[in-house]
Amino acid sequence: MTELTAQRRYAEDAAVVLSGLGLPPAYGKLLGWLLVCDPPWQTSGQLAEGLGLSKGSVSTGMRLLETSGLARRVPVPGHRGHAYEVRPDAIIRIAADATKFRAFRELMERGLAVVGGEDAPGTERLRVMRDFYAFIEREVPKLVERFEAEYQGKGEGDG
Amino acid sequence: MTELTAQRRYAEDAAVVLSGLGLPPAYGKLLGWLLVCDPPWQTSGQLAEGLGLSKGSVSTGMRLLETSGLARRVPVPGHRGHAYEVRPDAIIRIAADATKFRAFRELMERGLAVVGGEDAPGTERLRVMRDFYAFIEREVPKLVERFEAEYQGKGEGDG
DNA sequence: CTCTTCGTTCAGAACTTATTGAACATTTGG
DNA sequence: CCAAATGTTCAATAAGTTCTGAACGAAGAG
Repeated sequence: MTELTAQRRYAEDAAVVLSGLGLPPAYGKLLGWLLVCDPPWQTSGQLAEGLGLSKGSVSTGMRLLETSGLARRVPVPGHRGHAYEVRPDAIIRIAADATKFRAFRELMERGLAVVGGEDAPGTERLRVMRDFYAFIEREVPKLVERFEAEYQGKGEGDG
Repeated sequence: MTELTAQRRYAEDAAVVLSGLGLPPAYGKLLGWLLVCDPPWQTSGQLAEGLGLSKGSVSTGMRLLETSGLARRVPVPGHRGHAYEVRPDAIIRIAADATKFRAFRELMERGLAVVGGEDAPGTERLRVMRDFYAFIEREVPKLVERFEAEYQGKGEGDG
């Protein structure tokens, strides 16, 4: 029971970190495992067995990872179904998505409307936040582009 | 029962958005209310009554908002205890804290160790993520500084 | 066309987390 | 000091979420 492989332990640790963001543990376990497994692609059966999860949990969790752009399906030659792997550009896709910030900026804009508009007294807290989120929303895509550009310059390897 | 003030409705909406980040609803309600209430400072009693929360929930929730740097206590002249208000620079404090990214970068570094180091085959997924988080960790504080600089130039008002 | 394998769905069980409310502590005015 | 008001803590409860497992569906091999 305490005999877990290093990969399995890593998956559990990843689950803890991801849970901190409000994501389901199974999601974090799957992602962690897929980050360190060998080979880098795994079938549902391998994931279920390796992580001690039910087929159902793997199915649900992997769909979540797929729709959020972190994993993708890859065909497996001598195998009935498919396998999953982490997308090499996963993090870029996630980071460049400014939707999260838009939700906040809109919340602040609605707040300003509630308190009686831009020029109502005592609205600094809302204006600062609104302006900050607008700034972030604008700048984050640029930041990601800069990373990509700099990273090309260095060495992009396999995958 | 469906007769909620605009402020109260806003608090509920804020709770929905913040819940999406994995935070407790009460936390989001308190923050939303404090963003639009008049006056901008509120006692525990006012918060409890205004939001329909117990004293306990207000106490726990406000401590969380305090420790995360979003709210602070302010003295109230003709009143026994204290009141709370949103810090005008709240969002800056939160954003400039690069701790969240460090947790991820460290997770990726541990992953590289698990798979056998930097140069092991099939580790691009981990290296890209590690480098990306390191980049973000480095650049986000700069970004926040730029915002502050530009914002000074414009007009900072009350608060 | 049938059989087998693999994947998905979903109702219910198991678990986790948030909230309450009452007891306890703290502060301040008298 | 005492009394009154306010704030905090925490065990129990309520609410919500995740996970499982069995039934169902799909797709390829023979």
